[in-house]
Amino acid sequence: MKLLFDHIEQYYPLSAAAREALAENFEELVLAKGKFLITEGRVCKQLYFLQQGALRGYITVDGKEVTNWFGFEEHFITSFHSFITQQPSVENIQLLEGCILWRISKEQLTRLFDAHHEIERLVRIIYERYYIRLEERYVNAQLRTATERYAHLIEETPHILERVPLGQISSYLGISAETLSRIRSRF
Amino acid sequence: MKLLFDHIEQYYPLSAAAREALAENFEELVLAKGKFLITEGRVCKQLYFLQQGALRGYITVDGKEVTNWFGFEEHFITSFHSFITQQPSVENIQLLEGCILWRISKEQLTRLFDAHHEIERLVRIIYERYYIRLEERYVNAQLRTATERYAHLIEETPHILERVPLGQISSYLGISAETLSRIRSRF
DNA sequence: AAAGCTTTTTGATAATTGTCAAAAAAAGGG
DNA sequence: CCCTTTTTTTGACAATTATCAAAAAGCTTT
Repeated sequence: MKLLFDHIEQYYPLSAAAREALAENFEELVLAKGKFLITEGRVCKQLYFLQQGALRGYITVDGKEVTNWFGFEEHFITSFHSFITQQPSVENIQLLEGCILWRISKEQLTRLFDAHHEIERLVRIIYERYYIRLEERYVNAQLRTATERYAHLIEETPHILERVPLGQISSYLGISAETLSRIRSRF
Repeated sequence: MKLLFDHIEQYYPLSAAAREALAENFEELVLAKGKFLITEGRVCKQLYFLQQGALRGYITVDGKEVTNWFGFEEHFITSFHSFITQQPSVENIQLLEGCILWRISKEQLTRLFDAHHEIERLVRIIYERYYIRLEERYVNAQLRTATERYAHLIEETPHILERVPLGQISSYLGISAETLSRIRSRF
């Protein structure tokens, strides 16, 4: 739980009262590799903070899995579309390793927004940051070649190769497994 | 200004007091085609609401302009990265037509957040919605072929062809102008 | 260590898209 | 309305990536 508050601190420093309220509403969760936080068709009612481990979000297209993102330690995780709209998720979130997580439900979070303006501010700021990160990823995907995107991913997430199978990395990069293999073979 | 409040209403209904506070802080702005809301290198201090007209955001890469987004009536517009971080913008926002806009500065908005919890909530909700829209665009860009992306754009924004030159549309789609021309020639 | 399964690599070929150059079409200015 | 400039289209060719098929390498389980 300390890690969660350290992480939050980076965005917006909360008062002791707000921290306490959060602490009362977050629940620890330990899950094994391969488990799912959310599967498509179900409504995602939880926001997660990933304390330790790795996971990925993917969608199913023509029977194939397309990985949209990877999540590693110290990030907030959810199926954002489903969590925000409370409509069935199109996305699956699967653990790539055993994970330690903290979770809070949308109802609890909404109550905290009413009770503590500063918690809503914190979340507003987190959305701002997540928005511009997504924007960067979007520009990166559109502008760079597959080779550059791969190099960028390795640079940004050096240990990803040890934690994620190549087939998932290739679908994240928007290329076939064969193409990724060939890119890697010529460094 | 009515349009602005109608738009806001879709996200979160404000009290009369909050609406009044917003009305006092938004300023009308009428600009001619070709003008810029923000140019790269400058810090973006304003959030805009586009009441009428069309504009685009683009970055410069190797001397070429790459259009990242188009903005049409009834959307909030800014160089989000710069507005959020208050660092120099990498993005240019240029008017494709004469526009009617409303603007509010980051300082004013921040003051309103302190004074009216519900205004911060409104903005939090707007960020949520903008986040998932960006997510959709990202998945769309990664998953669809250029032809499908073009068809999708036309379907989503039918009048775009009359309002935006093809060269800008092609760079938005992440393809060359020649490729777009060939896609269009075979419907 | 062998068998069975999954993941990754390699080869051959096809489809898609980019680049360069030039022509055609459209838009803008006097 | 003509001239200039910009935008769009067309052609030829090269580069990139996808697809299909099969081999190789890596894991797991027995």
